[in-house]
Amino acid sequence: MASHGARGRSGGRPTLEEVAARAGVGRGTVSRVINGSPRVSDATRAAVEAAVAELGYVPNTAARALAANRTDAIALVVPEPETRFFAEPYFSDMLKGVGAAISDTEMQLLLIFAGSDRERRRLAQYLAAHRVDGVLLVSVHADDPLPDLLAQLEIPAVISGPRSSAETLPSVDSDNYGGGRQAVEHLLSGGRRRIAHITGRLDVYGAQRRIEGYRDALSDAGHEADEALIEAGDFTEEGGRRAMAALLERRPTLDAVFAASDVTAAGARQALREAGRRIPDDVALVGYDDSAIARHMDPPLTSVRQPIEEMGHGMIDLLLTEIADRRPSASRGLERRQMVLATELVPRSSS
Amino acid sequence: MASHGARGRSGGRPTLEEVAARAGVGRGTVSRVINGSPRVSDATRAAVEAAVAELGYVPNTAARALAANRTDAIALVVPEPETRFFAEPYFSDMLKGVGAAISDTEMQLLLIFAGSDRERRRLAQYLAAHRVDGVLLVSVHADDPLPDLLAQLEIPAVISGPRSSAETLPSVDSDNYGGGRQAVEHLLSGGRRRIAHITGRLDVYGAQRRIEGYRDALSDAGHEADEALIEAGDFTEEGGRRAMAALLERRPTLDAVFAASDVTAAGARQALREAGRRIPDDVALVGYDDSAIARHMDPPLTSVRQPIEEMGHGMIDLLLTEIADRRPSASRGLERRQMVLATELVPRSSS
DNA sequence: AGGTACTGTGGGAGCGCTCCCACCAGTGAT
DNA sequence: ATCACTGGTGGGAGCGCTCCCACAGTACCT
Repeated sequence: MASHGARGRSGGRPTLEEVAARAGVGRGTVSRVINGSPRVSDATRAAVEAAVAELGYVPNTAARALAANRTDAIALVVPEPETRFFAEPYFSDMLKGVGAAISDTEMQLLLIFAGSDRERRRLAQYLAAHRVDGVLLVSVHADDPLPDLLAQLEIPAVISGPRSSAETLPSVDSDNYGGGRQAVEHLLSGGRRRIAHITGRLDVYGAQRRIEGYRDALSDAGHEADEALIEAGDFTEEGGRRAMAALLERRPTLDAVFAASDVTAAGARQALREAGRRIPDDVALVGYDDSAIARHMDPPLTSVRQPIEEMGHGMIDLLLTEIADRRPSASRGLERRQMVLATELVPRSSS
Repeated sequence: MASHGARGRSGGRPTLEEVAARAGVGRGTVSRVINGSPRVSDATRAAVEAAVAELGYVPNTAARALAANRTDAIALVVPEPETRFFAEPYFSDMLKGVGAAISDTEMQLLLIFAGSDRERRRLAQYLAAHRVDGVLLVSVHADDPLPDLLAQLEIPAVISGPRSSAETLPSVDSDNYGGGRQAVEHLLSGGRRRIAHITGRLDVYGAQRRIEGYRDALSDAGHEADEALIEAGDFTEEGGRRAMAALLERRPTLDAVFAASDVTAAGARQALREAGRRIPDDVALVGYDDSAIARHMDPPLTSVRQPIEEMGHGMIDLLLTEIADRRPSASRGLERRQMVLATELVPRSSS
């Protein structure tokens, strides 16, 4: 039975204790070195680091998690089926930003889909077990119970796209109001005067803000508001087509359209074609998101770009702050828990 | 200082011990119930389950991991940059299969990209810390050091697409040999006689197997081998174009082409067009993968489908077996550690 | 009556860390 | 010399589990 001695050198990973013995110091000191505490003399630190290298010591995460009551992991929760996640570049861009930001830290990122009821139950269980130190929430609907659950479990969370102007969670958003303004100002500067707007889903806060930007840009330029130039859409292609048709019926003389998303613009384009209007000659078209669709549309679509990757980065920053603030010590700073990033207009030939 | 009592009912999660007290049993018994041991009487089990429900007990994963030396997590390692992951449906299909299989278990799935050197170093650290019970490896190149690292750390792993016929790791693969045969047999049954093959990268085992399938199908049908009808490609579009051009030069009378991937077929199609050959009238074309490209090509491309989702499922099955086998107890069964799934020919108008 | 063999159960030991208190110099003020 | 401090250090206690040994109880042989 040779398998007896297996605990010795080979299989068993070295522990803090072994490193301490090797370096001729106490357990506490090794722990301090590992965790970068400044209260260690340079000589001791060097000795410990040498022992760590010789032994190939790697801290046991489970033991650390148990003793310190933290996991060093955060979850990116996507309340959508995986299919949508892969279909929409929004998510992959976001993941890219989040990934880049988190790779500067010791934290680990978990990707969790919560599209189906089953997955949501699993997630609830998962959160109840406190298996992450914090949560990143993307694409949350206004009536989602998830934020409440997180609050109740006292798990730090950051949301992308606040649910309302009274959002309680720390949030990162792009400047939807400014984006709306940019689109309209661009069209105005191109000589357009009868500018219509196809909105996004009205229960989405960002969509509301884009409408406000649209309105203010027009009135600031001295144009009287014409509510008949606004038609509700729902971010879908079909919704865009329908809204455009309605607008053409109601205000046949319109000379420009600002659509609340690129997909919506694609639908609008179709309706404009069917009505025999040329883009951009008869009607200029501006979308929102600067997605792949915008680049591949015929003609290529002018669009408002949101800095999604940077938003992902910002979410991590906010969340890490939030986590640090909740730990014992911490001045409990009530600073800026909202982050709003500027949008950018990307002009193409549709306007 | 009211924050004193915070340890009491509210903030602090209940522990095994508290559940035991509540149910009037010992700690060990509660543990047995939680872990589904059969050696508990029905009455006791019911009492414990009631206590668990009343207290809202959720096991502490860190403590369990520490005591039992397992994490209940497995990693899906993608040795590619995230960009490719999102671009290729192969990965999302795989993830879907893996996700479906794992949701039947208590295991957690981690998605880890290891495209850059930096990410690979992180991964090595991560594995050294034994933060997962097992690893799923997809799309591994022949000279990748990762499998060796895993072996050295004694971490169970399963690979998709063996690196050679002597693959040591448990593996899941589709029947590349059979797929090659299917393609050729389909073309033969369509009356084609001069069938060319554009291969994949020759250092990829699956590509070799497809060539063998191609050869055997031809010789079984009594056709003499013509090595000049085989041209090396590299799975890319440009490679396909180039190979097709070479084939047309060498064997202008060919009447069919079997390409080792849909992308390759797309390149071949281009070269055929340029040479004025009509598809399928002059030359029939068959691809491999049944990807979105195949469906959207003009004309739609006949292709060999690999059951990628099922492969993901199979990988989980193999890995869980592997993990179970390494635990104390376990009969250390040396059974089937390879899994080969059948391919399916999807006929479309290109042949 | 005394074995023998189970089933079900309680609880000690220990997993590898972090936290924190005690303690030991050394330093400068008194 | 005495009394603070302060930077540096060792090690006990304890995080919440699992594992396993010990033992009570019952049942079924000899």
